[in-house]
Amino acid sequence: MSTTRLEERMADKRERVLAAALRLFAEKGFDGTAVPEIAREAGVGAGTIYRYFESKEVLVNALYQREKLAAMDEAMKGFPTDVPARAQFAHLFRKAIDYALKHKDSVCFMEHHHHGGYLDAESLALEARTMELAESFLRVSAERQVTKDVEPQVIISVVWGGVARLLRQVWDGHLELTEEILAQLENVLWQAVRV
Amino acid sequence: MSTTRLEERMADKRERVLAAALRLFAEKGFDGTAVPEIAREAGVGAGTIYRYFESKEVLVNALYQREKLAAMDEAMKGFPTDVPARAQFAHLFRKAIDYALKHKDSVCFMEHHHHGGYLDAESLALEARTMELAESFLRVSAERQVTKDVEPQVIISVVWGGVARLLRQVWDGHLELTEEILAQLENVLWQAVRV
DNA sequence: TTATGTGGAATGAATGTTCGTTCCGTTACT
DNA sequence: AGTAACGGAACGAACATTCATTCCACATAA
Repeated sequence: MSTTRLEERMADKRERVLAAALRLFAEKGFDGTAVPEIAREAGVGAGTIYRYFESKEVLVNALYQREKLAAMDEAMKGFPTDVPARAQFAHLFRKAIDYALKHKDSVCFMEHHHHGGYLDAESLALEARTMELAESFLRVSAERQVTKDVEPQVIISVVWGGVARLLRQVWDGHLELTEEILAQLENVLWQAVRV
Repeated sequence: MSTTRLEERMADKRERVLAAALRLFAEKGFDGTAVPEIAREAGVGAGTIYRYFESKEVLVNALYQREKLAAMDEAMKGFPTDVPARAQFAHLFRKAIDYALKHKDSVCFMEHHHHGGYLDAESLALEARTMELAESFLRVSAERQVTKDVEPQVIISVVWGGVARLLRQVWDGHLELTEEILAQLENVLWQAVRV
């Protein structure tokens, strides 16, 4: 075996710090969360965090990139190419909802922190790369006349903006998420997207 | 006259504090903004703020309610009742965009602070009242078969979520706002809303 | 097997800084 | 002159970060 017991223990500790930071940043934001609070939530000493991340800002960027990449991975996985466009849309929509419900803290964190002034160049570049990917996909769809021939950013804003806002209503306790509401949202968004 | 020169000066000072807080909260969030920083931006002493607001939390709630009420006022003003539904939608859409562009800080602030744990009961009640108003309007529209017969919250999430997200792309410098893009967004959203 | 030495991980009290808030001498108005 | 607003120094609390120390897994020796 290539990983010693010590290396495992350290990897686990690093993971606990990231998990604790994700939970707290999602709930209270970056500036609203104290480093010693993250340490307490992770069950480690305050100083230990600095063995793994040289500053709070490095920590939040590591977390942002990790969560963003995980979400992108999940979005790509198992995309059906040989079904009608409507079914592809349904697949992506349901996948996104499933992921958001299963990774609420991750989605809250990434939504909250979209505006933060503490993201470094690498995090911002990753963000840009995600957008470019979605844009080029939509450009192809528009050429095939399955989605409206408008700027991809318009479609992306409406679809993910609508999903994110509805989820926020749910998570704030202002709306109960039923299958009927999901079906309504999926249909409304498809009407927005289709030619 | 009922207002003395002193009262005018004080009202102006209060206003300067609110304006400075709005600019800074919009840019850096509540926890990311220090009270002495607000004082400097407003051109007043740090202590002076506490003559007008008993705490930072009281200040942010006063600001939130002021901006929310101003936006609601603007939304209601001059709504055309005797034109087709499509024209009513266009009116609301253009009004919202105009308002957002003219009051960027206000919109950023309210978007940022939707999740904050520092809003008091009154602020949250105002938020709820806004939603109820929009919901009842959409219920009537659905009955008249001009908008889709789905939960109003679904429509609201898609429309305002889409607008807010596109504006963020613009304000983050990732998109230039042209009349063409606005027309595309208006059309896409109308397709989502209409029966 | 047991005892012991050792390097690096882990710690949490200590540090300097910055925060929200208060206090008080000064200024400005009546 | 008297009253109230004002600015900004001052305060304790809380912050991000550091560092002297402790702890522990493992290697070596008996």
